[in-house]
Amino acid sequence: MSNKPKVSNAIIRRLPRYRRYLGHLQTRGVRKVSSNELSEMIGYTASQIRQDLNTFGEFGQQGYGYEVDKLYKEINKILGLDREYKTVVVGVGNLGQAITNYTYYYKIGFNIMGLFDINPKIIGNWINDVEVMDCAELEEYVRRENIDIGIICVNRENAQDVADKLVAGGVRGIWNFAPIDLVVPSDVALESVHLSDSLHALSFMIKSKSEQAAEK
Amino acid sequence: MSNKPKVSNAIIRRLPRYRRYLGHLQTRGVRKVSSNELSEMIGYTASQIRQDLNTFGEFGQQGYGYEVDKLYKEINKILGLDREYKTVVVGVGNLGQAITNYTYYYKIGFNIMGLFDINPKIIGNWINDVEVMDCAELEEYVRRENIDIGIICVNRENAQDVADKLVAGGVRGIWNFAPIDLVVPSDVALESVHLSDSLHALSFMIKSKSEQAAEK
DNA sequence: TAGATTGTTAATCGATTAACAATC
DNA sequence: TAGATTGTTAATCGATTAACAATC
Repeated sequence: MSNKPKVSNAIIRRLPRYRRYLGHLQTRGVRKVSSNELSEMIGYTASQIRQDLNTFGEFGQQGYGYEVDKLYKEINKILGLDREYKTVVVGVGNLGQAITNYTYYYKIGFNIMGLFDINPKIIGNWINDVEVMDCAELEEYVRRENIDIGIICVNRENAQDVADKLVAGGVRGIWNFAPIDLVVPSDVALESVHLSDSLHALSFMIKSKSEQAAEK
Repeated sequence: MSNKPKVSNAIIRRLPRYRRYLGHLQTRGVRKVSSNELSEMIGYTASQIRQDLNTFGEFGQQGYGYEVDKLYKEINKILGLDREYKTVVVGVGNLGQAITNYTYYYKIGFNIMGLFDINPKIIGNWINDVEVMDCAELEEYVRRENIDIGIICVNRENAQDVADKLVAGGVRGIWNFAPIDLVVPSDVALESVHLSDSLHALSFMIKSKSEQAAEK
């Protein structure tokens, strides 16, 4: 147990995809799947899939393949989806509300316990059975309720301050939607969704493709 | 011009970040910056920054560094942000509305021309001066109005169908928020934001960090 | 001119792919 | 048993980092 395998970021990004496709197989009632079949569906090489899975254990059976149900469960465990997380959403503007609804309806296992905002007009409102509270109470609430994850949907200017409060309150992970690179202690997990960056990457790809077309 | 440099995905993902930090420098009125200073801010090595930039041209000056204004403009040009894009949003639920508002207020250069939904209760509504139209009219509208980008905020089941219509209508890029890997022709750019995958990656990182802590 | 910093080549590192022995 | 497919080692490929000559 002392020797941690140090999982590369590339693998971490592929794991949820494996889970997604295994979920589809399960829904379709498929019992077994080989790395080759997975490869055709997902688009990674069979070699890579086997390599990735073996980072975490031996889940297959030689000459047979992988049991879909078993592998799905294993990947859930690897991803830490075999438990529940208490979350709060900070910043209940458009994006915050969308993320709240999204998480509320689709993300079983991630329970939104509290919503927070600084706008007095919003404080006191209820969204999906959860009350919007004052940001001033954030740190205290996170500590008292043992919140695991803070979801940041405030603007750039306030994001680091919110992150600091969440960390002080004891969260173990932050899901950040503000367009800024937050600084958090090394024992707190940070995942940022930079929508601007994503849109700009799309813009780059459009430009590249039209240049390619022009060359022909 | 016939020899395209084939920009790696890793570089594409770093470009918007360069842009972001150069924007900050510009706002602060900073005139020049060296690869070393950029390195300290952004976190990439100075070597990598110079390597990246030189994929696209020679933007610096030996012994001096980079002109902030000039570099910012160059990166905008590289990213294709020196023009305007006509976009439509398909699926005006929570997420669709959030993306619409987000793009409307913050993303100058990406103009939302039309909104589309299949829900009769929503069709006919107006959001930020844009009318919600029937999905049945999507393809025809995209063709007639010369739409560049389609933003997909519908559910998984309908996403590929919407993508097909957008492609048939002639879009050059798709920004996809549905949790599915869409199939589009190779001359259409595709950028997907998989929120679930992102949240699951966060979950993995939280688990990893707590295991690391337990080992000590 | 001397110092600084780029542009670029070469070295290193890590991730992906290929190959194959183990084995169900 | 024979065929299939994993687990795993070795080879390849690509991306990052280091080093330094060019030059402002």
